[in-house]
This record gives sequence, structure tokens and C-alpha cells, in this order.
Amino acid sequence: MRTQYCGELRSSHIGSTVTVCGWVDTRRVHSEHLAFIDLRDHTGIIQCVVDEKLDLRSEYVVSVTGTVRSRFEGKSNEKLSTGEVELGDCIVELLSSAEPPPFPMHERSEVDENIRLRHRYLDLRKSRMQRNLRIRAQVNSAIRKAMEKQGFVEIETPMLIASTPEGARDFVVPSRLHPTNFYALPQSPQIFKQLCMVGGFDKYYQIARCLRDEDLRADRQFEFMQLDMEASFVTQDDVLSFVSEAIKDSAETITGERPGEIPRMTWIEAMERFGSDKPDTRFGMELIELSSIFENTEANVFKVDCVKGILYSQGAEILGRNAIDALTEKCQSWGAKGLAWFRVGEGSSLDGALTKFMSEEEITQLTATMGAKEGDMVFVIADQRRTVNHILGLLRLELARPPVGEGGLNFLWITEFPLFESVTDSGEPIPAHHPFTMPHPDDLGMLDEASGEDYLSIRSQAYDLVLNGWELGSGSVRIHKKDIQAKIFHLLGIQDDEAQQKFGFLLDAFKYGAPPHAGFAFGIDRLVALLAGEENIREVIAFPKTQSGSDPLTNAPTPLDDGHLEELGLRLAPDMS
RNA sequence: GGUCCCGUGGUGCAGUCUGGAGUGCACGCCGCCCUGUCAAGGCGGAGGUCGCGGGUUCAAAUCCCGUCGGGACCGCCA
Repeated sequence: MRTQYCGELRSSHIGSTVTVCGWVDTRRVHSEHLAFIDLRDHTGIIQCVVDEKLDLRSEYVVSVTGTVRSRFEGKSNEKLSTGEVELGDCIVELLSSAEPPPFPMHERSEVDENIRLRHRYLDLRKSRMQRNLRIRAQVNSAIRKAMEKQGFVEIETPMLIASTPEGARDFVVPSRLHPTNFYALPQSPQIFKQLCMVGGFDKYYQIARCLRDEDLRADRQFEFMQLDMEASFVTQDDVLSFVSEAIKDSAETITGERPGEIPRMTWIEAMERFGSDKPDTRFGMELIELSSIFENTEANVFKVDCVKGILYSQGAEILGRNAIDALTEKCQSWGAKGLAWFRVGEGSSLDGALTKFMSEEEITQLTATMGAKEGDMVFVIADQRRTVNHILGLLRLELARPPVGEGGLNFLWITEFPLFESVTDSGEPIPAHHPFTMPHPDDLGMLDEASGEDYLSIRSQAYDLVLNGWELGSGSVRIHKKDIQAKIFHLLGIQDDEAQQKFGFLLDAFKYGAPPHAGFAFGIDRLVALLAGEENIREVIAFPKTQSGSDPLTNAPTPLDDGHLEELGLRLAPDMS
């Protein structure tokens, strides 16, 4: 049917007869003797000259057979890749007529996202989605090639699995053959890939669909794709190297430029310098330690565990009183007691509500430590260390985060995540990752000695990959030894029978010779979004859900009729229907 | 669970703060004219439950309450 794509035609084709297919883009009808029809496919636009009366309207699907010819002298169009030529002597075959589209099909207009999603099939025709989904396909391909090149074997794991109690909320599927029982959809192939290690596939990978029933965000959908990998007889360094290769190949495929060695930062350094375990290192504004300045302060707000600040260079004029009040409210909504701010005036003098409670010495040291100059703005948070870092980390992003696409691709490994994220009132530590995460070798001894808050300083061999402030993925070295695993379960307050019930099949598998292994998984939607310069992963997903988890195109989720429910042995609670 | 923003012909917006007739702009749509345009041009025309419900008022797109939908974020996402 088609001999050429629209966007391919050049002067070199002049004289040849071609057939192109596509959608009618703009048309310029002069009379029944002359009309210009722009025909569009995903490669571009070719102008077709029609000299008879034809009822061709926007988005009609046609094939055009014609002769490629040079445009008239001075009539070429530099905006089009095909602008030197046009199709003449056109024979037009109408393949489908079309109603007027519900939103403009040209690229200039912003269209409400809800309307785009309701007519996603039209939105997909536009160059933004064409480009993004093609980038996505290229990234998938680059990842597969990179993993295969490194000796990894693609293994598929089931979608209908047993629910495991830890982690995110599961999506569940009722079982028809086993009434009262449910499958869960996988949050990740975590346990299966570890079983593959026991099964002797020492390098596993999969581009896996993962599902988590948690609230949606710009960078989170219910369903998302991960490059999931695991390898046996490897160290953390080996895993980082495998993943780096896939990441670098992906980025190079899209940008044409190969990223350099991905730098590493420990978790504690990230938290102290950037207030986040996924620091956006495209810009500075780092958190600066001020606690020692206020050790003997008279100011009550600074008589706390930790005082830190950030410097907003030349921010004094940009931020008026209203803006500062708004920032203060934001910080409070994030859990801060308040936000201390200082305008730096002439000769490093400070202006701010709290200066009257501060000594000369404190003011001088604060200014010096912050490196503040006239016209700068200093924001200070005083609270528990954890809170201070968290709030300043959020404030830093609020004040200075560059738009996506600016500042290049700042990949970063975060290593040595803590093994435990908090401690219950009864003194039991709560794991930060999953309970099979291997502790840091230097901290193994602390497992026996620690108590209470001590647990929080035990490091693990867990690591994250971060790109421009987005968490791309995470992984860890897994525990493969029974005694360490028993110790961890003991610390977590998980009894033997409980462990057997929750993870029995994995523990059973480990009885039969578990190789040391480690792995990783990173989110492909997020990687593609950042490579495509999009702020939102919905822009790189063909059919995404809205923030409330519905699909304006198919109207999912929908009710089930009574017969369907009955077959599954389900009855709706009275107050739900 | 919480905070904030948005909802006005098919589309994008202005109007809302400070209540006074569905008022306006651009695109699109329909018809006519037009032989070199390219976001074609000219003339004419159609198209509205101002998301929905309630309240205040002589009077509500505008103020108040509720609700639905969309978005951003905090919590949540081992």
C-alpha cells in the first residue's frame, strides 16, 4: 500500500512516483481547482497538491499516490523536513473519514490532561507521545541488549502470586477455583528472582511489570515497569557495574552521549548534605551544620538537638514577606515547628525575627559559617536531626529545584543505607528494606550488642540509584546464611513459625544450597521520563491512570455485576453498594 | 488521612478578588468566495446546565457550605 513515509521525501526523490499513507493534517483549500493537503504520519508531513474538488477534512485517513516534484521557485518551507518538495498529480484514496477531533491536533496547544486521556488514541498521534513512546522502546531495547551482553538470562515470573504481608499494599485477585482465597499481583519479582538464584540461573534479568496499590504521584503509577536483575557469586560492586552498564547504554542511545562513571555517596552523607536519600545534585544549596554555634544559646528555638541552615544566594530581594510566610507554612505542614529566616544586610548584618534573641557572636558565626553575603537569605531549621534534614531537604527543592531537562543527567549511587529505619516503643527495630538485606560487614557485630536507638546506626549492603532527585531504583546484597537470617528475624521479633508462614518457601529453598547473591531493580518509566525531558511518567506511558487511579478512556475501575461476583464467591458489604 | 491549585460553547483562555442581562478573545466547526498556500485568506453562521447540589441576596460564573472530576505535594510507596 505504502512506498514511502511522508517525512522521508527529499529532493533526491524528485521524478519518482510514490504512495504515502496517513492522516490529513492542515489543508489549505484555495478553490476547487487548487488545494494543499498536508499529509501526516509519524515521520513527518508532506504537502500534496490537489487540483480537483475533494472533501478532505482534518484527520481523514487517506493514501496519496503522486509524483515527487520540486516546489515552485521560492516556495519551499524550511519548517518541514520535506519542505523542498511536494506531491503532484495526486490520486487520493479515502480510507477512512473522521469526525472533527475533540481537541486541536497541532502541537502548539496545551490540552487538559483529562481530555487527552479520554481520547488517548488521538493524543498518541501527536509528536510528543510518538517521540516519548519511541524513546521508551529504544530504552527497553538498550536495556535488553546491555543485560544480554553481560550474560544475563531473561526469565519471566508469574503475575498471580501469593500475598506476602510486608511492603506496599497488594492488588488482589479473587480465585474462582479456590473460593475465599486470593492471589496477589506482584509488587516486584523479589522472591522469585532469589529462587532463580537457588535454581542456578546465576544471572537473571527481566523487564517486569510491578503493581502497588499506593497513592499515585507524578512519578508513581499503580503499574510500572522495572529492569529487575539478580546475580549469584557477586559483590555489591559487581551489581553496581552491571546496572551502570544498562543505564549508560540507555542514556547514550537517547542522548548520544555516554554518561561518565556514576559517583557514589553514602546514605548518611546524602542525608546530612542534601536532606534526602535521593538528592538532586544538579544544584548546590547544601545543608550546613550550625549546631555548635548555638550550644550555649539564649534563644529557646535553638536549644535543640540539631540546627542547620541553607543559603539562598541573593534571595533577600526575591522573597518578600508573603513568600516567606508561605514557606513557613509549608515547612510547618511538613512537620517543622517553624522556619527561622535571616536577610543578610550591609556588612554581614542579619535581619530577622530571631536576631534579638541571638548574641553578637552567634550572628557573626552564623553569617560566616553559612558564607552569607549581602543580599542573601538564610533559612534555619532547629529540631531533632532527622526532622531538620528532612525539612531543609524539602525546602531546598522548593526554593531551587531546576526544571526537568536542565542541568544534565546527574546519576548517583547512594550506598550504605541503614538496616533499620526506626525502633518500636518496645525496642524492636523496623527494617528499612526487606528482611533479607545483608548487614554491612563492618556492622555485623553490632547486631548482637545494639539496643534501642543504636539499631539505627547499623548499615546495610543496600543501595539506591538516583537521577536528578528521582529514585530510579534500589537493590541489596541478600542474606544467604541461615545464622544471620535467624539473627535478623530474631531482632525483628519474627518467630520461627511466623517466618516459616510468611517466607517459608524461600527459607526452605535456602536450605538446599543458596549461593551468595545480590540484585537490583530500577524503574523504566522514571528513567524514560527523565531521558525524554518529561516531569511526569504519564507522558511516557501509553495508557496511564489519573491520580485517583481511574482511566478516563475505559472508565476503569468499574463495578462487577452480581453474577460475576457470585461466581467468585464474593458479596459486597451492605454500606459499599 | 491531610494541604494547596484548577473546572466558563468542541479546544485554550479572560471575566470571579470588588455580585448587576451568558459579556469577550483566539483556535476549531458549518456555509459561500478564492489557482501557490503552508498555523492560507475574505465574508457569513451555528454552538453555553459558567462541573453538580444547596445556601446568602432584589440579583450569583462571581460570596458561603457540600460534593464530583482533574492536577501538585505531605503521609503512604519494606
